[in-house]
Amino acid sequence: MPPASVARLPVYLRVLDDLAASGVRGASSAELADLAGVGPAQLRKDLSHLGSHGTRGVGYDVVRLRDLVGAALGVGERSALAIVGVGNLGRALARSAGFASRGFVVSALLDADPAVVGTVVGGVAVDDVADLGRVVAARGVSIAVVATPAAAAQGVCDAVVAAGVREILSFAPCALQVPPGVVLRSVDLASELQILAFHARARAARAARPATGATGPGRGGVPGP
Amino acid sequence: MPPASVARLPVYLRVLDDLAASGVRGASSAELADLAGVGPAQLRKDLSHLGSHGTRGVGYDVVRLRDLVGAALGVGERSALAIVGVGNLGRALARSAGFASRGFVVSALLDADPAVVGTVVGGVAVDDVADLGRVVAARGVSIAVVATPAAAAQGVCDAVVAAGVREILSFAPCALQVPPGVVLRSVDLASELQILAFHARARAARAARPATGATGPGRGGVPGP
DNA sequence: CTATGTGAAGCAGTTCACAGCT
DNA sequence: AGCTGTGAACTGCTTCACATAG
Repeated sequence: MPPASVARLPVYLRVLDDLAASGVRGASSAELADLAGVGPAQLRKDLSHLGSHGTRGVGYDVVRLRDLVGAALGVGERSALAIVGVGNLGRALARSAGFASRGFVVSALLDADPAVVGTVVGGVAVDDVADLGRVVAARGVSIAVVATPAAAAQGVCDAVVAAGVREILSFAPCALQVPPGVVLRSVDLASELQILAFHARARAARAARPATGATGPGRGGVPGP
Repeated sequence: MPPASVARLPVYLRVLDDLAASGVRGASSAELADLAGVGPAQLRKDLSHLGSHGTRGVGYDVVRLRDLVGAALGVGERSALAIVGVGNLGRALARSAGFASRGFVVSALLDADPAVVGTVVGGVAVDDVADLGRVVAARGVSIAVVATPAAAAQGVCDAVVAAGVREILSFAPCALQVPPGVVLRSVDLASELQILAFHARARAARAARPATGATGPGRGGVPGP
């Protein structure tokens, strides 16, 4: 399955969950695509990677499709998370309600600061990052969230990989190296803002020099990543 | 400039900043690309969109290039941010140190909860979201960060657009509609975890049925978005 | 000789358009 | 008739390979 399609499955799942909760039984690709913010053809192709589960001439069974997409994403298998780095962001993630509702359980919090180790955040005690291997093994952690400063991120990353974790989500503002077979996703909040700032600057430049080719302002918003 | 190239500029900027801080004067595309986690040809092509600023046979002047990329991203023009939604995530963002160091100033915090309005977070007082238009105009906000629950996000989004904001970063777990000309970027933390869960599931399935074609595990980590 | 800048080739993802099923 | 599932066309990003400049 193409990575781009995988990245859209969570969006479809949310749309399907909402519809199912509203009691809607069936929906066409056009309706679903509209709610998901993509094109109907793209939604159909994405779903086709999971097999043929629509009914021609009718559409999709919302509940059936939700269960299918949910199964592909491992919903219902309650993944154990370890959050490494209990700073502002780590704390917010630990307390975030959105995770539990999607099948993720914050099972471990780790930090290097002795002042933080031993405190309880969101009902979970903070352990010393030195015990990372033991904690990860004991609690069956399958996904690690790296929320440390950049300087510590690569070391933490190596440690969680050594502990057997194969999926990592990093918020550290730096490029991380992982061995083959480990899946790493990075989210950098400052970079997101800088990308927006680039567009703000481009718009300002455009406004200062109003006419170059077309007269009107460039059309179309920029869609998500 | 292609959106994919724009999205990498912040990475290059960080690498260049680090090198400049370390006193490094010059660097080749290969060295920079290595630090940035991309290929050398890609880095050269990305930079070429900003003009020819390297020296053939030598490489790039680190400080000069940093200033160039920084200028493209509007560093030094201190963008004013408004964070709408002062929950766990909004609070963490408001207190985050990484923004100020990159030229972003949290100039406004807004929330709908009367218990939160009037409190001070990270040195900034929380205003009522009903005053959004006034606050945005008075403080020259250029970028809005939406950190509200999904149900409130579209309304907030419409309000900030009506207030004249043209760049929005959303953390709400839903698709948002913006008019043409407004740049929207969305980051959904739960989706990121579900994408990782998908890979964890795929790996588990692979392990259960060890041989299909090649024997070894699939190579290569999955790079960032 | 070294390393950039860039057309050309290659590849992945998206969109189109229609065959096929209900 | 209506809508899915999918090969085919298309678009845009990445990688290659080399002419070019120092």
